Amino acid sequence: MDKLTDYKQPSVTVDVMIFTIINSDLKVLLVKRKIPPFEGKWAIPGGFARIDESLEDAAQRELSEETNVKNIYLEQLYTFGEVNRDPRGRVITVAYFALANLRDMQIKASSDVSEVKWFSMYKLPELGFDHAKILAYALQRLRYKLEYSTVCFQLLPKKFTLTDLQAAYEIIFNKKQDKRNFRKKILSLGIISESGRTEGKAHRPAKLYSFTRKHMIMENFIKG
Amino acid sequence: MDKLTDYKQPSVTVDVMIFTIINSDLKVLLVKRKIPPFEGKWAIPGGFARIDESLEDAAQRELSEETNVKNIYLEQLYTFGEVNRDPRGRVITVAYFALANLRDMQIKASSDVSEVKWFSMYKLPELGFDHAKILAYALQRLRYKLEYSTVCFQLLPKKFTLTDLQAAYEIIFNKKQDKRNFRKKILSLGIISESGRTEGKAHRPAKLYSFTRKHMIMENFIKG
DNA sequence: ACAAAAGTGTTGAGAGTACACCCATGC
DNA sequence: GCATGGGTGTACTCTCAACACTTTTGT
Repeated sequence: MDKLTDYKQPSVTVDVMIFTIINSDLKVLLVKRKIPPFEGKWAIPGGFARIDESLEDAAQRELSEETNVKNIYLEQLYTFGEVNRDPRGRVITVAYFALANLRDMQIKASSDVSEVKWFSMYKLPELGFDHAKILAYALQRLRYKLEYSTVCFQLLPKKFTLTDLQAAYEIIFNKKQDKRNFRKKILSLGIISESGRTEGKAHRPAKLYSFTRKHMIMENFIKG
Repeated sequence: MDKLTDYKQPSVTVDVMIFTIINSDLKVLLVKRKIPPFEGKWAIPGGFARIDESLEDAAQRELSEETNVKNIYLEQLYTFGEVNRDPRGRVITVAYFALANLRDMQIKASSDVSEVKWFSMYKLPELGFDHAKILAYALQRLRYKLEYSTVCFQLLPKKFTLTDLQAAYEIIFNKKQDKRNFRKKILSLGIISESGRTEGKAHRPAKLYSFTRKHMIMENFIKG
């Protein structure tokens, strides 16, 4: 077990799920494959990990190749290591997920895919590989994280109204929240502060808020 | 990016941390390396993932090779993918952790290690690779899991007293608990039931409990 | 009878939940 | 002045934390 060449090695890919909210719906970015296997099927964007870059870097690279988004909140989800996941051979996939707000994103299709498109997490197309399972797991984890952390702000622009924030939670959990209780709780956390007002709508203008700096820096025990 | 041979591939190992409680202390099983790199240094047991077995199977195999323990609660912790983790070359490590009670375990040293030994998590030796970081992360995750799940029973024999259970929590969190509150909370969860009494001690005998069957089957969303 | 661990309830504080109306603006 | 979404408070319930003495056994 001590020489790197003693055994035939599995291949390693990274897949990156990018979530965002568009039109009051939780969306994930998928690509249409141009080459076998699963040619013409939709799949999670990803690619092989290179030998000279960390997994996190590989994930950031894949993300930026597909979307131009850089330095986004990126979390390792799980490593999928079943034997028959990929018809080409033994492939281990390290799955990452990212949260983004649409304003930052300019989507482009890379050379290996014919199309890039946002899909509702609640209306997914038929997917290649075991990607349906990976997405289901990611949704579970996303919900779980939102219960005990503040990652939600990644889905919103820098300044947002409390109604926007509540809508984001409702979309992800697919469940209505009480307006007064939601506001009471969020404000009591002390993680957002006022920064202006909306304008130009045919109703009372809303206060704008932004997350305070220290809460934008995600704790990441692993890094370094 | 679509041929498995397009890029030079990183190697993949699985490392398995086995935790248990011995003498009122949280212990982890480490091995002393017999060959470079880090010859003579202590490290987390592990080895290369074979091409014909899943990562979970590889972890179970490594675990059983070192300890004879089979079919234990095994959870994927994290995948460590930095570039310079291993002086031999590019190695990605998928870390797993397991909880065990000592009665099940017969430790043996495999051919690649000169010694196998339990270490207190609070008094670790100098470790090879980035294994100190991996252990620190595992401890954090172990504590975290115990707050919202019932994995703790894996550290105990089938029948145990509430005092035993409380002691396990106190050791892992390194913090005293209130006896009445602890019992109230555990019993209210409805996950354990009485099954006998202790005997032969010079004090009042304690009730024995065991976890109910459905709570011994860990939910594992990923499998399958 | 005494040493040693087992077992047992109450109270107060804080968090979560349910619930309905007035406010500010644009048109 | 009316339509639209923004904004606000109270009462009840439940959970969590603090806290000390009695019981049962072996020796």
